Amino acid sequence: MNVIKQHILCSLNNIVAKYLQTVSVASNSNFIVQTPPKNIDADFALNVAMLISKKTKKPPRIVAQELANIIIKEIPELVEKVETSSAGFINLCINNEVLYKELKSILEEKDKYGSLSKNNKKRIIIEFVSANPTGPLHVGHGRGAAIGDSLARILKYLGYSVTKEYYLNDVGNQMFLLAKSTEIRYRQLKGEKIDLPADHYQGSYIIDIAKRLLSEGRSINQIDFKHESVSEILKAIKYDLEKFNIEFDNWFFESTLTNTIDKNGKTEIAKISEFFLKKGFAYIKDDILWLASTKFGDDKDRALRRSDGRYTYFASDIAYHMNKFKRGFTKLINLWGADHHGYVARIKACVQMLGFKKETLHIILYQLVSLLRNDSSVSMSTRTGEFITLRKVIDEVGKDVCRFFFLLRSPDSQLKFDLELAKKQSNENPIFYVQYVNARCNSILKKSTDRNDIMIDTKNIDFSLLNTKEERNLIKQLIAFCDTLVISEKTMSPHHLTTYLIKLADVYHKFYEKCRVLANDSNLASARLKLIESVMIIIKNCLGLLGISTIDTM
RNA sequence: GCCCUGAUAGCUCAAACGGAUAGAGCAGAUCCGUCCUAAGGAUAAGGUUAGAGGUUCAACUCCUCUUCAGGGCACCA
Repeated sequence: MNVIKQHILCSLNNIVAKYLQTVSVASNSNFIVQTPPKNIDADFALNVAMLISKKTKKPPRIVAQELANIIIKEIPELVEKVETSSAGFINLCINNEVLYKELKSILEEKDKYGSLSKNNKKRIIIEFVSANPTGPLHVGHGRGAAIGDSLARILKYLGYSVTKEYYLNDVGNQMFLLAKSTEIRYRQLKGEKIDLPADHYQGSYIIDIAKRLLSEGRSINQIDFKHESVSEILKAIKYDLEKFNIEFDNWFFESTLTNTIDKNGKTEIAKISEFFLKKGFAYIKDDILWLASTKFGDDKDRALRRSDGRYTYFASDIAYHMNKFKRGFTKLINLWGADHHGYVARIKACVQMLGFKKETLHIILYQLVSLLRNDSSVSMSTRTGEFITLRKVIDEVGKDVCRFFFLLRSPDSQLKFDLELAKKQSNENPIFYVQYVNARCNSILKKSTDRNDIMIDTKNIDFSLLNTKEERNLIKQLIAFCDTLVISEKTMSPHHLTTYLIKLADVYHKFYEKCRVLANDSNLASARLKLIESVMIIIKNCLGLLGISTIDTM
């Protein structure tokens, strides 16, 4: 949260507590500091009077007025003017000096502004993408990738220790199918007359792998089709993610759970199953080991071990989550596509069975992406292998535009991604509206070097010259960056930052129109250049958290 | 049938914790060019927040029901 708001909240808490004592009422209320609507000429608004009026047995208007009188007396260094509305809102005008002081902080702290020092209390692991290594990443994965990566950046910026992890399902039936698919393609290339069954992987990338294997001239029984296919596909996935500016701290292979055994010859999965059985969270029926997940809110009980003795994927997923806890993480964040929502209840049930609070696991579901080209939808069918890969989209519209589009909307809403719109380098494309700010700033900065009367040292700058409405709004918007970070964390969504940037651009362009930066007056020009500098700092920080680079010229 | 998400301006979408007259962008209208990038700005116009109830001083926000849309309901992963 920005320091000014924090300061107000803190002072107000004291003032309200004292006030309630004078009217002999104990306890406190959770009031908020918010931005008043446009038509009201104030910087911050308080709803506290409405909340405590019942306790004080006075109408909100009166309470507001009484509090307002105290505020102006108690914190004049912060608040310049207080007004109350008939409904009971208290509207505060902030002393300009406070704003200038904050502006100086931006200039001093630069890429640290708004960040918090490292706090090791919460160790977060954020798991995202985790697409099966059976084919290339598609646009849907791209959305999860962008959201997960940005969120990780934001949380890191806010001082948390964050680990980004990709969970790889490299065992099971799908791996068998993948290996088989490559093998069949290989045999086909060799001239054998066999068909690829419909439930096998149909994508052309399989043929490419088979072609490579063939060109290497090894005989068929020398080839480990599974290993060859997975490693090749994995290489492609890593390449795509790198292109998308995403780097994982850790790649976790499911096989480490199924293959690692202790001295008694037991896997982690088996041990957890036994633990559940002992605890009464699991039971055997018809030779199947069932998890009684209904005990913790799931719709039905789930199979952990099949009648043939093999464990299910779900069982290893439980072991995987346990493994995260064992590694010392205290907060687990998972990003899942909305098609996995049915999974939420059962995995949360497991977390509780393992002895952790269900809140320690936070699952973010993001809705699906539909790709458009000129308003008509681009078909995406995974079965036939004809889907739009993430790489194609990145190549077509660029990494930055792609990330911005994915981060423009809340994960809850379905995303319509229009390829043609994203490609347009015009005002129709919101990212350029934002990038244009930086370009304009940059251009002014360059031009300013022609002048020798500009003061560089912040100490010599007279910030009080920044006193127009436009300049004040711009400074306020810059400071609001801190609030946006807090909201993004609270709601676990980076899209607030894109919205913030668009608003910042709006305020900036208005300022640009009204205030000539390189004014004749040296003092004014120097002060405004400092303002420009801080705009560039904030934009860079903000875009950085979204994983997007700034553009200096358009 | 059950479960999860949505439904906000013509279109794409915002609006953390319930707060004042629900905001942007695009499209459409009218205007702004000696001067830091017009990929900009200004002025209007555009809304019964899907519908109906309820809780509250206050509801896009919380609760109930209905309608519509997307998705999910395996001894798959």
